[in-house]
Amino acid sequence: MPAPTLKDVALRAGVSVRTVSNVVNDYVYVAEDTRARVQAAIDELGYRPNLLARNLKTGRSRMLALVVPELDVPYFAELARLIIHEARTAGYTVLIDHTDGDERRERELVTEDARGVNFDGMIVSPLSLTEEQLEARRTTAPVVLLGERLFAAGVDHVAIDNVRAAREATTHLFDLGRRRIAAIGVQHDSTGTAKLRTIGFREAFAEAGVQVDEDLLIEVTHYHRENGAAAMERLLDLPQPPDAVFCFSDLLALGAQRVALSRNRSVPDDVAIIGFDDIEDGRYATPTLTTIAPDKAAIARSAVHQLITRIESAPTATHPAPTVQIEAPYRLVVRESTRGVVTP
Amino acid sequence: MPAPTLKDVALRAGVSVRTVSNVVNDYVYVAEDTRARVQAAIDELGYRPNLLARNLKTGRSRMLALVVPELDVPYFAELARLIIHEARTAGYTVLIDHTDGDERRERELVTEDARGVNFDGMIVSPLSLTEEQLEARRTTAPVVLLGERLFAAGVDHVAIDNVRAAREATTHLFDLGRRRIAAIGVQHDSTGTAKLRTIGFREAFAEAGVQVDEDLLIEVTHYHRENGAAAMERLLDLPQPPDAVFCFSDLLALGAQRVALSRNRSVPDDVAIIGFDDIEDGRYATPTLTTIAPDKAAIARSAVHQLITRIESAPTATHPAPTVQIEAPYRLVVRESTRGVVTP
DNA sequence: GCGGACCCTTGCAACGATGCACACTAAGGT
DNA sequence: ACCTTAGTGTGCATCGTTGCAAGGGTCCGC
Repeated sequence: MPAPTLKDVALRAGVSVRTVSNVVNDYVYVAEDTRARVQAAIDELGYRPNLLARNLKTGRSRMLALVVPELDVPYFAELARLIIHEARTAGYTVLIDHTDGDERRERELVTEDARGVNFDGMIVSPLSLTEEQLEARRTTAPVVLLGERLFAAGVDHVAIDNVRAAREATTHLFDLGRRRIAAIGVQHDSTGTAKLRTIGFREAFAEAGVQVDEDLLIEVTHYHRENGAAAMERLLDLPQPPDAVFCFSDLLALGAQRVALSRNRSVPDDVAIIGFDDIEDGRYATPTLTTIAPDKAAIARSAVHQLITRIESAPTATHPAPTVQIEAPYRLVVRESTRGVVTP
Repeated sequence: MPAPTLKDVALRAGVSVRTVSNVVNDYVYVAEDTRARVQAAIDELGYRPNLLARNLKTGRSRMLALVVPELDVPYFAELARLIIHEARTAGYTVLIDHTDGDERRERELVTEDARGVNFDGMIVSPLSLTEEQLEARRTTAPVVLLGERLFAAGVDHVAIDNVRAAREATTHLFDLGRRRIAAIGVQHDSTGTAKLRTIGFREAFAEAGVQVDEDLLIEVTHYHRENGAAAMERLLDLPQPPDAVFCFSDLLALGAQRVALSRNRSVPDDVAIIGFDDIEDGRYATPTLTTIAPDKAAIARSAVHQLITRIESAPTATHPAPTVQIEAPYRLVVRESTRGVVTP
């Protein structure tokens, strides 16, 4: 038995299809008793509007796409949760896709219409998109990018100040008296956060008047635990291992820490570790992980709101509003992996 | 400028709308040159089919809904990733919603049509659904449930054998020579996995001929790190603390382990810990976490395939096919938190 | 008593695509 | 010569909903 339609309800309530539609949409000019009669018919039949039809008519689907490299990376999972929450509050549904860290797939998802699914807008946390690729996209649904880019394409961004945050993280290590400070997470061909964090890292060295030892900059392909672990192996194998490591993600840090501990280095006594992202794992690791904590809720909120603003203003905007760069706050959260265990 | 439609393409190629549609859908009987001409027009205009319209006509959206309690719980994030992957392979898109552990919200999502969004089927990892609630649902899109239930409602399930897995986990602890074995994760009002795992836990005691000390069964509201931490605090405060703990999730285990370590108990020497889920965190924790590893890929694959089978057979099935219970494999993975560090 | 304002309800067309049935041509079979 | 079959293209109706504009009714003021 097919789902009841407006027509079925209309028949039962003895009114026109249009009137039922008016009731469903809370149109003002419907007499009280008509409304009641229609509502009764709706309830009896268990009518629910067919959104496919409604969307077709209105041209909007109230769906947002979220594209992340990997959903099971805690930072993205936490962010996805917050974004879904924000979107729901605003009456939107989120459709998630992940690129598996595959740049080709990322390009496809963004330039094609995500395999043809309809959505009104897109939030993208990019790996390696170039300016041109985004330009190509802008003809269709609006996009909000998470994370700063080095270029200033005509696309809205939401991000923390990565350079400043990275500088602060590194300075924190200098403040602890460390001098041989390594960085795990450098990516030379990156145009995104990796590059920005590397810049901040170097700035801190400049400020401290210390020369960067290029051997201590470890490049990685991914920001996973295993890459952090491998990087730390390399660092500990050096004739002069570092006394502190700034990892560009908490996962890298957790992998690095695991290796340090299993090679009987004390964290933070032998080597202090600071991460980036403030994922929950870090708060329960042993030792707990010092980190840069971006305000994820603020990022989610800004991204969703900015996107919805674009979506809902799009029809009227003959000249599109200027693109915006939204800066989200962050905090340095000091925990045991740099401070050590504080015994009361 | 609105997106081009079939009509625009038809006009440009000098054929009928219908013919363009035939080209788009790879209909066999289209002459080569017509096809080429139409294709050219499609390319020039950048035509993409409007899926809203297509879906309305065909009545299917090729979208699956995935409902999980919390997306940022690693187990669910890992599962979601695999499910998205499987669905994509089969040509479906996944729409994720989470209930925030709220039972009322879970009920709403499942019995209502997930806030009215269209999808062809639903995969649900339930917290506390009852049989009646699911019955109420079955009139609409098909559902596949993740995790066994104690009742055998007319809904397809995919799960591992939780009782057997829990028994095996507990037996592993007995095999290590432990006798005061605690369990973290009991939920008395649960009809789901918590109950099943408790049963398996008790079975292992029966097999070992050991009396269960009810004080060592710790009830929790959620399966999070913080609940595991709180539970371990309670256990360590007992006059006779346990020498092993079976945690019903890896997150509980990680929280518990954190507390044990920070209270200077050695894991596993003073207290062995085993978890459940095999999330990646456990593989990088210190010590690494022994756990029950459900075959998540198999779960995702079975769930998606079963759901799609239902969806695609639904129209022809006057008598629906009998509901199935799919059992996914699992493994006991022994790591440092029970075995200790193996020095080569 | 009539124009106008205000309520309430409705029919028709349209959103963009596909299902269906049919028209037409050309070739092949009897 | 006629019928069938395969190959190719088309028109119309339809999916379920909403935009639009107009139709009627009531009530008011003058």
